[in-house]
Amino acid sequence: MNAPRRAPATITDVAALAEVSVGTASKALNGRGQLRAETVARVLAAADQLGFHPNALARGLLSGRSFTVGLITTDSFGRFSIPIMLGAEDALGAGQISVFLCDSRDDPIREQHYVRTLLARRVDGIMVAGRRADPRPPISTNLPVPVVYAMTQSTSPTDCSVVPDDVGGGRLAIEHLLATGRTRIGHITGPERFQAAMLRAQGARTALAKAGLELAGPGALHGEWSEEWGRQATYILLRTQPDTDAIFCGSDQIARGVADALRESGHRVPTDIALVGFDNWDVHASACRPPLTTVDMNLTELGRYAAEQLLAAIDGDPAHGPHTLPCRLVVRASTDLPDLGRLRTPERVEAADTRRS
Amino acid sequence: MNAPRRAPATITDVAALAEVSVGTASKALNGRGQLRAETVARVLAAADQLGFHPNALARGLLSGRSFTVGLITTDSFGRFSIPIMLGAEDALGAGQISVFLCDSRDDPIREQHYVRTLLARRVDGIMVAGRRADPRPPISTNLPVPVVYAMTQSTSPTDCSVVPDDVGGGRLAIEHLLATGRTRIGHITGPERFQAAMLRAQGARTALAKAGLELAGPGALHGEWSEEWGRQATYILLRTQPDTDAIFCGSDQIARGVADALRESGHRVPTDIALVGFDNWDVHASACRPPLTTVDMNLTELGRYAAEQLLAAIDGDPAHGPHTLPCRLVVRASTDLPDLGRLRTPERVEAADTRRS
DNA sequence: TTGAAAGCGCTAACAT
DNA sequence: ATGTTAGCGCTTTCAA
Repeated sequence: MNAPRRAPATITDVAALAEVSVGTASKALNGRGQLRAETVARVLAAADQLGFHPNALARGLLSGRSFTVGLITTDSFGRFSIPIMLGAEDALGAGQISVFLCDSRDDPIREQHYVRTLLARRVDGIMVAGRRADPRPPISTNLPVPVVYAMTQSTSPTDCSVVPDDVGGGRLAIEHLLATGRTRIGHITGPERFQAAMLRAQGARTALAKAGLELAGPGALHGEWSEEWGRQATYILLRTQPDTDAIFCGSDQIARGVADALRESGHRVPTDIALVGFDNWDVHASACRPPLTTVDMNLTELGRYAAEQLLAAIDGDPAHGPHTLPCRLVVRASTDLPDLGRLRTPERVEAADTRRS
Repeated sequence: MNAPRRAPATITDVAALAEVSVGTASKALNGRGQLRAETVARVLAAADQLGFHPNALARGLLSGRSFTVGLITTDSFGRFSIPIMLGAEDALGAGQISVFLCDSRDDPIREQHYVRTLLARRVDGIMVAGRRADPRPPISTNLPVPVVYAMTQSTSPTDCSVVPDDVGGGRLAIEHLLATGRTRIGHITGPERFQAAMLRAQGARTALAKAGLELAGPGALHGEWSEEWGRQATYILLRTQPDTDAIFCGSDQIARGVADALRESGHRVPTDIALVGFDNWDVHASACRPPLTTVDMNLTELGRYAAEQLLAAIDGDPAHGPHTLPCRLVVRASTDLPDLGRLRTPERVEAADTRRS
């Protein structure tokens, strides 16, 4: 690396080589104004020869737009941020926008630091990606650029945020289990202080109620988001409700623990007990024995959508308030196919549902 | 969101409010030149009142340095990129440098596109983060800015790259098993086409040879990087070498499969057979039954180190060639403590080793 | 101790 | 059809 570092070519260099003025060179390079084709060609050739790329800093200074946005992630590029970032970067990159990466680690001091830095860099907008806990205070009030929250939500009700439809996800899972003939369905999930856990349970209850049913056993079993809890809870559930024929879990990790506990206690999945997870975290859902039917929050799509909202806001058309994006059921071997399954590819059926606000 | 978007305050505004010239304002804000204390205070007050932050674009235009770097990740923020990005962002952020995020998805077209974009934005340097497969072609030759490769390696031998010491990691694992009295040690790992698999096996063999031993059974068992392969290979290994007393695995996923297979075939870990993984991927290593002793590649540290190399290169002090960073053994319940363990905290002993080039 | 002016690279009026 | 000029926001001589 490190060839002798010569300064990048400027438009002045190009103009000189093409023997035109900088104004003419600018027009030729940007296809503006009325120029002789031959002149345009000469300028373009010169630019090419010099490897000219217009200085984005100069452009930004002049236009007042930098074509950059800041992406502040609060959870250190964790499990949830990553697909969101992926989708966001994808959507923004398509719009020729570069993304500044900021990892706030949930530290308000760092966050404020980043906000200041980003504003100094004259970003056109800011995206905040989180981990969908409870609503959080806005990064700042009265910012000169639009802000969109993805997989997290500002307490300020007019802020634009995009979150997955956890209620709908819970409903999807239960509807699938009902469609495959299960009726005694238990629910094992994460701590009650997680909004997501509560919303998913709520969705599950709603779907059951519509069929005149309730959660089997002691109702929703709340514990850690861990395999260990999944195993423990399985024994608790089966003790109270031995005839359980399906378990819906609040995460794939929990579901994996449940699958292990079921296998080790002699229950067959899905023959005896069907199993549905949540997250479609590949490393768990696929490695599970059997592979896990699970709810996918479409996080990449969510990131993309949030980015599009941000672009719209930058273009002067801001959206307000929370937006909810639908989840999707990914059917694998831990549940039977629903009756309509015969009409589809047997290995893998995906059903999209829930509304989009 | 979206308060009426007023343009950010400029230094001209500050100067006007403080009733000085822009030149004076600049000096006051940057602590340069000889100014009356009272003047400085007035300017600072004005800046504060206006919420002034200097326009980084203008600064960059003038100074020729943007205080930004590009981070091109080739594997979509996967398992390995993430901690690397974390460390890199950390080290760079400390140097007041902002990071442009680019996800090339291993697509050379996208990669070239990003390189051009980054150069247009006048980044001060570029970091390429990968997934440590075989060496890859350089992103571009004769770039006007320094480039550092992290967890991936350029085929050009003078390019600066930072990779983990896979050989040393394999050695660490075996030395730990030997120290705990194991001698019939098998090795189950990933495909032979992965350099990492070969290097780790090589390290293992070296450490064994030093003790006059060899890998137990048919030698290194190569297969997929999956739990499934771990389970299969366990049965293969135990059939050929029933008295195996330890298994070193090329990844935590494989090790987890091994742990399951051992438990299900009635072998106790670590009493009968000790188990060491590789990666310290928390979601596997901790969830494993029992929790997994494993080799940590210190990827965050690696990212940080690579970023420091990049900063040095930007400051005119470039390093060349490959740099190897040591791995670290994290001891958990799947192995016994070595004899010196009595001297340390019993729950968790960490040993650092292997050289640093 | 402060101010005036030039210029970083680029674009967009305005001249020619 | 092309050239000239002003200016985006800032720093840095140089002059006062």
